[in-house]
Amino acid sequence: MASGSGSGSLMWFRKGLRIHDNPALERAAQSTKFLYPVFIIDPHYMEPDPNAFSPGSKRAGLNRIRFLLQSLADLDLNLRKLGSRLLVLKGEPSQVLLRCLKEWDVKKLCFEYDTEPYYQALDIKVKDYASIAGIEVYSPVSHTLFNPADVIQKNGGRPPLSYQSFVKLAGQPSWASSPLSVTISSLPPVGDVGGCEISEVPTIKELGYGDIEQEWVAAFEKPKGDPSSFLKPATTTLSPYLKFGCLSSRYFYQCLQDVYRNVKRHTSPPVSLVGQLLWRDFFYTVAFGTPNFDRMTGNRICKQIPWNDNNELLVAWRDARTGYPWIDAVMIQLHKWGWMHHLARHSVACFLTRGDLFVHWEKGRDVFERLLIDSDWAINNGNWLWLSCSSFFYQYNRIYSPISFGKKYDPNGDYIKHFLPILKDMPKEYIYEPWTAPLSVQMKAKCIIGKDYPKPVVPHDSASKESRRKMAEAYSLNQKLNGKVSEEDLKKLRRKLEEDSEDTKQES
DNA sequence: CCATCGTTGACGAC
DNA sequence: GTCGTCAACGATGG
Repeated sequence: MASGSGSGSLMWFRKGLRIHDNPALERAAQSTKFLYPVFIIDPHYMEPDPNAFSPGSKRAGLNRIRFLLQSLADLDLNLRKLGSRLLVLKGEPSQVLLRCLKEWDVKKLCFEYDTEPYYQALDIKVKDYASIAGIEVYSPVSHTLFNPADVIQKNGGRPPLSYQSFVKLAGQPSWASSPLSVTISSLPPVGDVGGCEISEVPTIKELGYGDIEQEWVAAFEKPKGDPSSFLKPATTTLSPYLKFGCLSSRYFYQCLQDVYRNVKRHTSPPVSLVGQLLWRDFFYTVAFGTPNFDRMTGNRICKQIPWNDNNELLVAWRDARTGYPWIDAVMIQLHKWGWMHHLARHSVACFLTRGDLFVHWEKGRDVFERLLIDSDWAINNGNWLWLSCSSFFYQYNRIYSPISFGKKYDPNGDYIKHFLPILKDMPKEYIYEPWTAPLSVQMKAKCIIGKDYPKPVVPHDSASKESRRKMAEAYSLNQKLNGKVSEEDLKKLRRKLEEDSEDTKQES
């Protein structure tokens, strides 16, 4: 097929899985005979990996894969209502897309701009090919309220590093005064697909998750009884829809503004719902403007801290065997639901890193990235930087207690009993610290600590004290070296910290 | 240089 | 429930 002279458009869906407020789709549908709406399934992301620590693919847990498939099915349905459909293809995305562009009659390629490094690299390849082939490319920013590049430019080339300065800099969204285009009445027909293999949106079974899926359906439990606020989500739970762009953050923003206009008393940023959208944009902006944002090394906004590499502690945390019921219950909710309350996430992230275990935040980030339905590259990394006091937030003396924090919200421990049924008969005075229960109580509750449920992996009092000390040392080293801490400097500090702790042991 | 402030810590005194 | 204390950080803005 002659390139560049074609009469069709290709709409490439990645995030932005929606038909409302979708400028790329709108442009793709304009003055064209044919429209090819494409989604490419990357096997690395979707196909079963038997070696992974939880059911799912190499990169994503089953809960998120399921959510993505449901979103795709919904998108397909909406496209069909408009006289089109979703063309699902499988393979390495850039290869598959280039093949489509070569084989099909395409003169215009449209896709939503994406600030993540993965897509930045992918999109360069695709744009390079398109420019050689004479294919017009339209790639608008529509995933966030603001264009991160604009905000960075306004700040002289560096992203703002505090929420407040971000908000001041960002101002009002450029589209705030005019209504967004949220309806499409019809779409052009799909053109000839030639030899490219097209499939329907697969079911989770078709991807090879048949057995697990049966288990999931059989085990599905709707929250019931007298749930604490952690069981019955006290938040909107819209995060996964925003992550995949099933819901436009801009449209959501406009809807919220409408509500605020009609309601006298309402909350305000940063704690209001609009505030949450602004936080999302803040993290997208910093992430886009910070090289190596997802690593400690080579990340200019990240404190260099001598985290340990203790796999046993990491696995105990990951697999909900820390011996702290509150921490373990949250981690079980993560495995089962792929979602936890925001503050529950804080609590377990602090525990793994600067609070108790002193394990590298990148390790915890990996676990969340895999298991959360709503895991979003910029926001997940931003929050791990935050909670580990590596960036944005630096008050490392403020440590969440694995005992008191949950108790404050749920004194009876209903949340723990729900996710850790082994503790369901433990009296409430011991439910957050079952190792302190007298043996007779443990026997009566049919839960012997150390046998039926683990003892604490570390004692919180001394472990958190030790962590504070390490953080103070690391901070002072960062200050002394003006942030330029080398691998070697960290090694030395690790040695020093070990020696110091040996001394303390000998003294006591 | 300095003052202010930061979405969400724990604990104890009142 | 609201305060101060703990110990004291860094980004920002003057």
